[in-house]
Amino acid sequence: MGSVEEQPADGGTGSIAHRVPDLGALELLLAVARLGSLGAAARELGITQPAASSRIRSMERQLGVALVDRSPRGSRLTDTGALVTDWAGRVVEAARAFDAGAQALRVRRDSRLRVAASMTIAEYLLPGWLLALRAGRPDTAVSLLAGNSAAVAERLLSGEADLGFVEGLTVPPGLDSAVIAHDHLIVVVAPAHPWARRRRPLPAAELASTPLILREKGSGTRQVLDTALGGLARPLIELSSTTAVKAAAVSGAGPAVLSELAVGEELGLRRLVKVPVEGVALARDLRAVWPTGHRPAGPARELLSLTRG
Amino acid sequence: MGSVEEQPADGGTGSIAHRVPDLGALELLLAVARLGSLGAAARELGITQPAASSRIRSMERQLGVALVDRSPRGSRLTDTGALVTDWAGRVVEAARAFDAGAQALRVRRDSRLRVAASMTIAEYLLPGWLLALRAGRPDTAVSLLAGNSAAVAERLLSGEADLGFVEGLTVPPGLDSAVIAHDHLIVVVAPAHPWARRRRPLPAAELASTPLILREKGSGTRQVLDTALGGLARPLIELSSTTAVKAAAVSGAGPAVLSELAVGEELGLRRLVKVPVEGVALARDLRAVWPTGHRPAGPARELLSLTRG
DNA sequence: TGGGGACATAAGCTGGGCTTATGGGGAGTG
DNA sequence: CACTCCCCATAAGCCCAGCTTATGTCCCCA
Repeated sequence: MGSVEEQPADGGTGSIAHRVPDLGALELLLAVARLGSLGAAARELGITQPAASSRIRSMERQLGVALVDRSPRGSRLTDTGALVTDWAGRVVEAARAFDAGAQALRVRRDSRLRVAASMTIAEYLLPGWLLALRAGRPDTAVSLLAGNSAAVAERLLSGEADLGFVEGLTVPPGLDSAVIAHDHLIVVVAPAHPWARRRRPLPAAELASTPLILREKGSGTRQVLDTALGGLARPLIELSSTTAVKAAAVSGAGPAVLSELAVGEELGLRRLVKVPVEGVALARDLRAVWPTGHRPAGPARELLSLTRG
Repeated sequence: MGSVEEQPADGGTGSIAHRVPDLGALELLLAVARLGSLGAAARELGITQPAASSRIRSMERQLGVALVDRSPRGSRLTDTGALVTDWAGRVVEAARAFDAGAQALRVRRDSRLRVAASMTIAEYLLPGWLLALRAGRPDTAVSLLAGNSAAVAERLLSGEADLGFVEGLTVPPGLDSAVIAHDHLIVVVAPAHPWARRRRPLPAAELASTPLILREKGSGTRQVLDTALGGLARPLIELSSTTAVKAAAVSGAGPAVLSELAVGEELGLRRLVKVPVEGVALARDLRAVWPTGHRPAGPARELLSLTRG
């Protein structure tokens, strides 16, 4: 009926939200897969059976694929349904990590465990730890404050935080620490960039003289880079999140310097290529820290033990 | 104003969709981070500036956190905004993989590249490859058919598919192949399960005599396990997607046997524990396959080269 | 043959998100 | 100093997706 839909072509970029079912629908699909029935899934999510039925059906319409085989004694996934469900699982998993992190940002007062962490750790490692902690101790309210090493130290020493994580080269005075992981900053470019075809390591001087896509001044990553290059890093553009830096690098805007934790997936899929560099030390330790003498106990100890994964 | 909000407590499980902004909002946040302005982000997503403004604001209300600093010359992320944006990036990334896969399931006709793949590969590796392919060749329409090895072979030999991927122990007759990766099935249990504390490898006989959480009969994983155990695997329960099996194992229902590709994240976070097993061969190759003599060319060759990542 | 479990359909409500229209606050320019 | 441009915010109104309640159909089993 009506007029022909104007399909905006949408070549690759462009809003994905219209083509992917929303999180509620994906969650519902997972529940159906697990419980084997639309009605049971609906009960679990606190909606009615017709709501679940209609939601699954509209998801099938949107994707253009049959997802479940309905029968008078339950519903089972089709083959493609099983596939879609597994893909959905990864979206929902990422959303759970998001939720765990966001909840920690919100709950300021009366938290049982107050964590202060530097950016790289808060971005890439903490959400997973929070999920694991929640699995073991569902009632532990955690609050999270992200900042640079100095801010983390200050919170710990003033008693406003119970456990900290820093990624610098040095441990702030007054704190004990334990190394929990190692990190390297790496130079990455889009596959089309000339540096992607270099066979020889890039000299530090050339890195220092080339404009780079960077986080803004004050970020831990930026500080390590500036120190390593002798305060010389030249910004091509300064962006306000690691994700934005990655997006710019992938789009070919120029070389970027990022934690290898940040670009694992991009490297695996060849969306970014690592450029070897010589003559500059870009390694750093990731450490848990706490006020000297106050060994972590209770929930803090619990969290610390998760970081040995 | 109004009454006190009834907070449903919602301890850990329970629908996440109400606490996490929807994909459109997350995408908008990423655009704001990248472009530095609400209006520019709105234009990129094809909505109006007031819509973007209101959406970001309601996201801030939902999360209880300020995300962007607005000024008369643009908007920049706050510190916590940068953190949230990075977390959002991973959700959106998973959604893009979902979309790439779903699109391949849908476009049946006139696809330039028709792929047939077995489940494990379609679940865990293909979406990434499709994203990479789309980045390089945005106009290559790909169709995907998932099935067992026999079905993959049949499609290839009948000319209904250009390139296949199988995960069995043997290569179907009439096909050439190249090993692209190795996979191992592993036994996993929740950390609380007695097997999690075993020091000695589990004898194959004990594995065979213990009821397990399994994919249903006919799945490639199940076949490999049945063969390895001599047709003896006893199901505790049979579920219709890998995700459902993982969820059951994590919840402590019993031991599960899964590809290590499927449980990398769960192992890292200690949500599942690997149980060593002795006396049974659970390794298998992942292979690209094509009709004997018809070396992949064009888009198929392109895709094949991505699999060497 | 009656009951129960599971899914489908229909009708009506509500709210979130979009649009258009309008206003205010810096910054650069003659 | 006014003019203009580029931000962002607010207000009013529309529309559709998704929910609920009520009811129908199918199949299995006692």
